[in-house]
Amino acid sequence: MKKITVKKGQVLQKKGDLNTKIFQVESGLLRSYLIDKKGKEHIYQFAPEKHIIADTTPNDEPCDLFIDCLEDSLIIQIEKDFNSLSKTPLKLAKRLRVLQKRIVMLMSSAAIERYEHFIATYPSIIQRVPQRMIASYLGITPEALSRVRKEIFLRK
Amino acid sequence: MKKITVKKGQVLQKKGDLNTKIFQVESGLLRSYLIDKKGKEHIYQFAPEKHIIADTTPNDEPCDLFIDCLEDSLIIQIEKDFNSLSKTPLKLAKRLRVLQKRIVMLMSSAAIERYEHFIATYPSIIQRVPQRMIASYLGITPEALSRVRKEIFLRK
DNA sequence: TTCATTTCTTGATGTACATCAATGCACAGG
DNA sequence: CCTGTGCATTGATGTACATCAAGAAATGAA
Repeated sequence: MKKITVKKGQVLQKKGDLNTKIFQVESGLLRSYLIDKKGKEHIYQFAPEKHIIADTTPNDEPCDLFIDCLEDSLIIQIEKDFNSLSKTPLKLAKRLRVLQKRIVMLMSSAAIERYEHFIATYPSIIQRVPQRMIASYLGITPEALSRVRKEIFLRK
Repeated sequence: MKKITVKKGQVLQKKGDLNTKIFQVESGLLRSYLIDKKGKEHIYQFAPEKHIIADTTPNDEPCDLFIDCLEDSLIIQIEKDFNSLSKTPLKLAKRLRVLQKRIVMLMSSAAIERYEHFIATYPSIIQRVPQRMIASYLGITPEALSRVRKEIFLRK
């Protein structure tokens, strides 16, 4: 476990890496994402200050996600043995809740509702990343997000 | 923490319940699911023997999911305080991995790939539940699953 | 067994969102 | 200042999957 500073754009983990770490963000903003077989990028998680971000693949298997840095950041790097993990059960419980909500939204809600839930849940992220990244997180294209935003605007 | 036997069809948890438990399945089969605003059911998780199933909403908030019993089952009911939770960090770690994979699939894969991943991961579930439940878990309609299966069959 | 109920399949049609292509805009570097 | 480069928007079209409706097959109860 050590503190490191990382610059915007820096890559902390690539798909296929072994022995990946857990990152706790002190300041700044990280993201994890995947690239599907068509080459399309899908953002899996944003991690602003106080949040943790990791690929949950076990240490001896190649991981699925890329992790990189959207703003200059200060982060704490934690070993991914599940003893140290279990020292932060509250953080884990929170992570589980977020994932449950995410799956529920992906399964049962239209793009517009996913977007509205996102801005309600992460209002600060909106100002900090381009819309195409929000779209990627929501599982839609930038074009679709643009139309969703237009519709919300017109409704007022 | 106590053992209970439950009959097929019995409901263990309803949306909105407070103080929900964690269930560990000794034998049988449980599921959790949600109902969206159109009244449509979406299966969130199957839990066969050895698996755990729960809504991760904290104890003092109304939960999102229904949990019921697809086969006569023997289950252990565990209090959802996160001290006892942290005693099973390996199970939690596994749960996190499953959820990550689930989100990755929902975001980046077509119905046919999600189905193929499902049968590879849970071959035994296929024989034990009707296809409409598999469809619901995959986030598609029974009609769509039927066509996916037909396409896989024709490819051989 | 028979009958009722649920499940699966198939076809016709609808729709949310993707893709493709063009235009406008902002900002950074020369 | 101009000029590129990435981002957002808009329109036209395509497509994966949903919905609706009907029939066939499986399941279960009496």
